[in-house]
Amino acid sequence: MPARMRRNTSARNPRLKTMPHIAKIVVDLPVAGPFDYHIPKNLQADIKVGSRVYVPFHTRYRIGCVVGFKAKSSFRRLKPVLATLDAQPIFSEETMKFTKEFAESYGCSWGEAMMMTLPKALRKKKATSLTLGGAPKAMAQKAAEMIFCQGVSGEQSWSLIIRRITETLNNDQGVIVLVPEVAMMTGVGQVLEQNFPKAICLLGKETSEREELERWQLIREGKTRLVLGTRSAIFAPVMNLGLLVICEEENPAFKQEQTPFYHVRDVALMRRKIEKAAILFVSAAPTAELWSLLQKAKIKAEIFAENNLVPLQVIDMTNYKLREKTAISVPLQNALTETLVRGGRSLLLLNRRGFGTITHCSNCGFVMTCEKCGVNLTFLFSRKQLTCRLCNAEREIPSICPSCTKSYLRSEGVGIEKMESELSRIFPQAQVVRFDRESRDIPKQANIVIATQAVKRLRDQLAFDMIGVLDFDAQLNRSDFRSTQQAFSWLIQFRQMAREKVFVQTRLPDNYCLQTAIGPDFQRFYDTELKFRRELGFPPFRHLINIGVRGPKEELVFEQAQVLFERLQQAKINEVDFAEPQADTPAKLRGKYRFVIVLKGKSVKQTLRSIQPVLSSSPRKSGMVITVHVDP
DNA sequence: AGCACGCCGACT
DNA sequence: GTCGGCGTGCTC
Repeated sequence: MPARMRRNTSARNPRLKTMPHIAKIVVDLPVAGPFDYHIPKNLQADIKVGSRVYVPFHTRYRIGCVVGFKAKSSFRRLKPVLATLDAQPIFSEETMKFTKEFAESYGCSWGEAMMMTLPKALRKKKATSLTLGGAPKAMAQKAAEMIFCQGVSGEQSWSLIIRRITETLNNDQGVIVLVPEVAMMTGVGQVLEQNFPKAICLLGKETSEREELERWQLIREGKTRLVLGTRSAIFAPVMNLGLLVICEEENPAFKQEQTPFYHVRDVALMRRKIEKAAILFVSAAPTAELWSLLQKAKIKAEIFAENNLVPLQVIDMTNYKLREKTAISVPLQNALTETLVRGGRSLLLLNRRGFGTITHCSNCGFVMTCEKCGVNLTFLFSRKQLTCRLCNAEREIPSICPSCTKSYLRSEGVGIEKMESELSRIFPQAQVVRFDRESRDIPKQANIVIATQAVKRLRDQLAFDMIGVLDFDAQLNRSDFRSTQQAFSWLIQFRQMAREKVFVQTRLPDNYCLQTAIGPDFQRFYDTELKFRRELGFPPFRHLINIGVRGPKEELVFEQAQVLFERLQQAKINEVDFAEPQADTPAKLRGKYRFVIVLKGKSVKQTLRSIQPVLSSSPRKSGMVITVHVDP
């Protein structure tokens, strides 16, 4: 046998697994790996795949994770592993597989993905003494089904959720329940605590790093098998995962808006594939992406509470001559009066905070804008201040125009503060209150509540006799391919908050979103929506990958984007469409100008694989940040 | 990401 | 001459 072949066979020799000399290690940096390290004799017995280790890296020391072993490295001089940090491998085999899949699907490094599953304390050089149980018991594996439960907080939905959790726990498997926001954890937590008093562990409300670590350890050691949390709880190291419950699947909060920009639904699907866990999606009106899975018969549907929705009345605003387009139409005013007379409570929705949305000089036309984001500042009457809706920066309102100094500044455009005062004028006998993201609750004596979408927080706590949507078109017209589905979902959700009727003011009464919401005809809405998505090449049919470039100097950012674009063109990537760099929305945020190159491809992984060499080989000017955003 | 190396301008 | 600005490249 030739020597070369003999070496090959010996490299595959399983005995080497017990006597490794070189470890393949990934680190928490946006760099491709793994990196080869020499294993000193004293660590050879200890070090395993999945071990968290301390290694010298470049000029510093870092935390890494062992992802494999090899007998020979092409690097001449290897640095040594300095220490293993835990008594046992901290990453389970499943976590390693799942994070690899995550990294390939979102364009981050394997190391970065792995570190995301750790509490903050363990991303640093902190040793633990984990006492993991033996290998997880092999058990009769149920098919990892996916169930869609339509209906939100109804009795039937809850009994289904509780039943599935009970079955899973009885089967000695773990459960993760995900809610979109912290505000929802209290209510859901109470129900779960009543039913599973000992088992539960809450994530996302930790007060300290220490507490976060303690809870994480309880889960990792298998002492807690039921986890409730927000978005990042999808990474909880639940042992022998049997069920994932995703409440309010359509909520945009399930999408992380910072790199690595993951969506909980898609991460859950990855874990399902690898850990063979069932998924239960709960939603009144899900995303089109989920409905599409439902159509492919990949998901079993349980439809509850669809037929007891209150009537929806569309008010065609083109029939009314109004000074302000968000003002209240005659039918809506009548309905408000009627509800008021009967002592009922109404909710009006207007998704704009503050008093005025534009503050300008009537003499020279100067408009107050945020220097860091470039958008008009919103005037908050309650604080007598201007605020930026994007970066929340606040500033005083100048007494005279800073540009021409000849006139005062005036605020125009309607926000809920303005509506509040207008409503008090129209209904002097009513108690009018306002609700936005800064509000806590609604006073008992309120007759009319004027609110932004933040009022959805209170959905489980209170109902209104009548609900009026003032600016439906603003929601429908957002330049985002998901805006129609979001508008549809909102209408369904708000109807669940109403006891008698929902009114929608619009200038687009024939839009399919409204027309199908009246029924409601879910099938027809999603059929139409998915037809458009297919025609326009949007998810779930094709996938978008945004390459974002941002930096402090507009010309330089554009130049950088142009360079990237040209290099992508030269790379001649098959089956991927891309357009020239364009201004991102917003074009400027927190002092950084933003451009984006939008790519469209059939396969995310394949597209990422083709663009990554281009990105890493392109010169990056200083101060420039380049991000990859899958399915924005 | 984060750091060192290196190549050009303003200064003792 | 040399101190230091940032553009460039590398991390086993």
